[in-house]
Amino acid sequence: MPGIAFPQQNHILDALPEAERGRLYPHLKLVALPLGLILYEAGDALRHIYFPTDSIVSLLYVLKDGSSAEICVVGNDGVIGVSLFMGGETTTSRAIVQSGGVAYRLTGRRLKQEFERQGETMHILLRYTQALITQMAQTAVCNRHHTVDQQLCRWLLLSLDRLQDNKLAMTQELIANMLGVRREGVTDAAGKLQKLGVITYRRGLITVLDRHRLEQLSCECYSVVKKETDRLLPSRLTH
Amino acid sequence: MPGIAFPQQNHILDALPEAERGRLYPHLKLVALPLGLILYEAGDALRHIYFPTDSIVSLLYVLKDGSSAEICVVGNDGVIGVSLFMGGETTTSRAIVQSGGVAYRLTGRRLKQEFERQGETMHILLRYTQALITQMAQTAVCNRHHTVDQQLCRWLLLSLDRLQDNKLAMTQELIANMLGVRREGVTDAAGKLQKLGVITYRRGLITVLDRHRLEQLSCECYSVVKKETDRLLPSRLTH
DNA sequence: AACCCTTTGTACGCCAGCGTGCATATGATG
DNA sequence: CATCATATGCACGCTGGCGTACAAAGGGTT
Repeated sequence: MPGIAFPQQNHILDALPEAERGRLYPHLKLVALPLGLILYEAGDALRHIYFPTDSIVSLLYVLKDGSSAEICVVGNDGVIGVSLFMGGETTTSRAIVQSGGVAYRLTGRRLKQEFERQGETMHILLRYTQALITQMAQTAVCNRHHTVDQQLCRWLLLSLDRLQDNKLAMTQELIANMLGVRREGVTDAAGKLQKLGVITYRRGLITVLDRHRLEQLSCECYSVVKKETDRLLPSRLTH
Repeated sequence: MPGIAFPQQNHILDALPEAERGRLYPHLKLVALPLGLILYEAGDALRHIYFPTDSIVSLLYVLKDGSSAEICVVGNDGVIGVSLFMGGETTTSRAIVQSGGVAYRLTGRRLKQEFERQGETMHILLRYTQALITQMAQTAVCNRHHTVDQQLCRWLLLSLDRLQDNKLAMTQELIANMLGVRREGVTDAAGKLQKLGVITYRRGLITVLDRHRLEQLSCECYSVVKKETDRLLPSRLTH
């Protein structure tokens, strides 16, 4: 990966104890995840597990009529492919790169080997999966009860937390697909936020100006998930 | 539990290999789960894990403003309290009995002991958790895209699958809480189904007359989850 | 500089579901 | 059998989001 001097590390990998990390690291391969890449399609047998560093991957469910909805978001806080160690080998959702970058990749076989040793790696992966479950549950509730305006705020915050700066390179069309709403709905909501001075944007690039305000305008769903995730996986980086 | 001669068994318990079942069975306690009982509140530390036989338990998320939404349903197909072995000890949702009956109960300590042996029990529990994840993901999508009419059908089917007969003892108010909609919305939807001859009901008792039709009227979410669950946990009972 | 595809803006009518308020029916209880 | 809490039915207007159609930028390419 030329040009990337210090890819932000992955929290799960960072949390592994010395010995287990030593066993895994030689087999990690840094791979590029360009925007829009589909890591796996619904029903595909998973071959690898991915640990994003500066990339963001969404789990997206696509209905038969083509409409879609995001189930959860994974960045440097997590792992793509939990069904490998959960035992399913497959999911009903698609994993698609929402923000380009890189990730560490491991073959399913190696991952399972380490998982079966039943060390700290297993427990960390399971706790992360629990955090993922929390996020999915909250997404279900959020979809039921909150407005597009609120959900956009929440979604921006989720992305922001997984990026290095305050700029998101994504079109409103893409966001609409993730939220499972019309593009026009996102345009309206984004317009309001811009008028309020919370964000500013132009053609595929959103800049967050006032993160604090964004949190106020978001529904409770964002902070609930964040708190629970921090509880389950206290980061060693943020002390 | 007097008066209950043959409680339908629990599929997870049934799927355990001889030896592991032998270790667990002496510690299982049959407990009554009356309608409305809260097994644990959001944030409570879980003390037991429950294996329902003829009861149904819902995981319900309650927002700060009091509105709620069901995250998933558990009956004789599953287990209440996965966060015990996932490592969280807690969830952000409430576990509430949606249909009264009985369940086998095990202390968290015993369950974890068995889980840590890393035998078939662990793998079955993890695969079940994967099925639960699928159900939650589908709930999120369903909440986003489908009508109350469709969701009621789906919900009735989910309940039906976990009961012995075709009668559901539940008020429209209760169903509304689960779906996260107004009671009137459920009244309308149920009225339509009754007019179509698919169900019939009176004061807290719904009888399903035409299950096949119910499946046709439901959104795809029901069958997607059912197929995936069957794949992950092929039942030994239905061969 | 001209071109053109993509992204964003705006405006319509439409409908599902909401909030509210109240009427009716049902069935358990005394 | 009369009572009464609970369950269900129904009718308002309101609004958020949808589907559709089209206009106006942006910005990369030639």
